[in-house]
Amino acid sequence: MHPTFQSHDHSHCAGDNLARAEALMTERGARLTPVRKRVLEILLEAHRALGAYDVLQRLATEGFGNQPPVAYRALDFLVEQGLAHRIQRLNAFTACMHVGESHAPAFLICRKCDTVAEAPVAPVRAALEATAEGLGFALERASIEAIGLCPNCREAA
Amino acid sequence: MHPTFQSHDHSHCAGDNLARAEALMTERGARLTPVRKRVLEILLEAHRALGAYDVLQRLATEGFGNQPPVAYRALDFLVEQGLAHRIQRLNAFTACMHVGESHAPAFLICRKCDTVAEAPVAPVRAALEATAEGLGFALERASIEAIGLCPNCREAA
DNA sequence: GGTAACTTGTTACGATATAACATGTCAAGA
DNA sequence: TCTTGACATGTTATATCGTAACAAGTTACC
Ligand SMILES: [Zn+2]
Ligand SMILES: [Zn+2]
Ligand SMILES: [Zn+2]
Ligand SMILES: [Zn+2]
Repeated sequence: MHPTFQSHDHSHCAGDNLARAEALMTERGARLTPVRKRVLEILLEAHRALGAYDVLQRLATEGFGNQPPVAYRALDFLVEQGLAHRIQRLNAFTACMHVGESHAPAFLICRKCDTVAEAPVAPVRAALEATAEGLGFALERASIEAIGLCPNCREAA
Repeated sequence: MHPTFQSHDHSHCAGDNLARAEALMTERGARLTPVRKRVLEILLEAHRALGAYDVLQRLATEGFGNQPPVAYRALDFLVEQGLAHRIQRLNAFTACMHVGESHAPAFLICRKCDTVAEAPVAPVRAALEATAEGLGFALERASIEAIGLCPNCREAA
């Protein structure tokens, strides 16, 4: 089973990812400022996708700005740096669970409990790349988002 | 090369798809009313993804309602019936080019000319299905959307 | 310390989407 | 034929998501 779907020490996995994110930012000379860091923490604590306005609301109660650009800028930064991903289907954002590793993920979204898992799908990507190339299409980026039931909700049903 | 990317008699390919759509609706006892049919035609004439408000604007100049629900309801109907697809990345809609055939498409979106091609990607789906099953996730639907350069724009660059 | 690049805050607005209710259409079945 | 219920459309109002533009503060570097 995918780790996201198992019960686990979440504060530990979040802290782990946060540490890796900070190291990576230092290495790149990019600045993980307080807002950005806090947004990343918020995402890491959630284990599901959060809308920009959800994030904003939490920021506002903590003394940061309370206008949309505050959230969107931090989120955009995290996405650019590969520390977070955007889930198109949900107009929402989720923390990357594989920081640093070169990865081309797919997202498995549970329609019951809203959990989002980041699954490594290198073979799927390869197949897509092959198809595109066969059609003369120069593939640059692709988003793969699946809807269904996570193992827990599946069992409950 | 994928047919979408070739120059072709577009009015013919549109008329063809429209005829198949009407036949399918009759067969199902679903009603392809004037608004719905017109929206489908608009999408078929475009060969690219159109936003709901783009569609709405054209409807309004033709004597249909000019409020958002008019467009959204027709578009939702077409998507439910498999006559159109929603492109998540673009918040836009495109006519299905393979009406009736059971198909699980991926969309190849040219970031230069905005053309959208519907590519059959059964192997890609199969790989994704296998991955999901391996993780205990019950996959129901998935959207696969690729960004890149179509053959024409690729050559021009 | 001066300066340029970057970051944050704020105002204002644009774009996308839906809830709720009124009205109109159509096809059975009484 | 007339009623009636299901479906479709029109309309108002509002919710949700996202960005342009500018002002003010901070940081890195010479
Ligand atoms: Zn990731
Ligand atoms: Zn679930
Ligand atoms: Zn299709
Ligand atoms: Zn192109």
